[in-house]
Amino acid sequence: MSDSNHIDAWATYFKSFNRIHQAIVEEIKAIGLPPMEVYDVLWTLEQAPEHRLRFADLSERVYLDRYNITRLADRLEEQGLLVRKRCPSDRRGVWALLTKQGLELRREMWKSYKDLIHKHFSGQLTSEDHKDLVRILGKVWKEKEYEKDVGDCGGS
Amino acid sequence: MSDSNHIDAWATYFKSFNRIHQAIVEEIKAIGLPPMEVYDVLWTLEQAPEHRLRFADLSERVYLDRYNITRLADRLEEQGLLVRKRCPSDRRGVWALLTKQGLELRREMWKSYKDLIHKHFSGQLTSEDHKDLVRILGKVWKEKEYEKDVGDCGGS
DNA sequence: CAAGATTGAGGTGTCAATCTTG
DNA sequence: CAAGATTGACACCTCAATCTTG
Repeated sequence: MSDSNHIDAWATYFKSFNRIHQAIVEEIKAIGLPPMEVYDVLWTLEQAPEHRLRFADLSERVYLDRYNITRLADRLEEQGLLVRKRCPSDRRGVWALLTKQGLELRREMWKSYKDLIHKHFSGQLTSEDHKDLVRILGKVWKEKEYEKDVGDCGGS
Repeated sequence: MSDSNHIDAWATYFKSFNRIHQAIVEEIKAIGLPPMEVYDVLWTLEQAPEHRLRFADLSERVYLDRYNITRLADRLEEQGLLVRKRCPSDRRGVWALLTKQGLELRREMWKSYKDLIHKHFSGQLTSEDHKDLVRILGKVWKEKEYEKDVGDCGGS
């Protein structure tokens, strides 16, 4: 196959993602929910053992712009969605600890998010399509495995 | 199939895109090339008839954040990559007109971009994968058709 | 008044420099 | 000195006015 097919695949991947992402973000804003970055952080913390991660680990796992998680955490802490706590055994590290409020907001957000995902993406595909997508995209990217137990203070 | 497959497909799509995008952006920065937003604008103009578009049309076609194309255009104009020109027959509109310098930069950028796309994406897929991707993603998103000839001053 | 583009104010992202702890 | 996080300065994005032209 010629080289142009490679480029077509990328172009389709790139353009489709951006358009779908734009559409979802727009609706999220219209509903009045916090943006995806917030969801990303809350969900990442919720999945972590004891709902907490050190900032270094958190920024590694987040799927959006990860530079300077400090600023984003400031805002989330102001809103009561997480709290900071110095790590007792290594006082250089700081935990971001999900609050009950943060957990509830994440669940609330999901109710809308899942509908939007279905509306703009999954709903237009068959089960075969879903499987094929996961198989193909799995070739270019594999989710990193994180240890579920990060011990007292984690460690990246 | 259970609902979780729909979500898996989205999660894979979302995460893979962000990771690949991050990786490419990182390398682009390391090389010292302008970011993708710039490429996007230059390429969009290059494809347009006479290498020019009104700002309203340009912002519609661009595949990244499109709010306030004015600011981005300011920077590109400072760098000599495009020039502004009032549209003679409708003086409300303004053309963004690609310069020779802008065209050359776009071509120069492509030399690196295509290698990065191959390295982080296309190169790890078969021709079948490419075809399947285009077919599947085509279901959730179709490229808008723009008239090639936008007349004297275009019109969105 | 509506459409097209710009401006100003404020929010957010980014990088380098800094502070603290190991 | 190295690792983890924060801060300050600056670039950039976003939204609501604003200005101009039809």
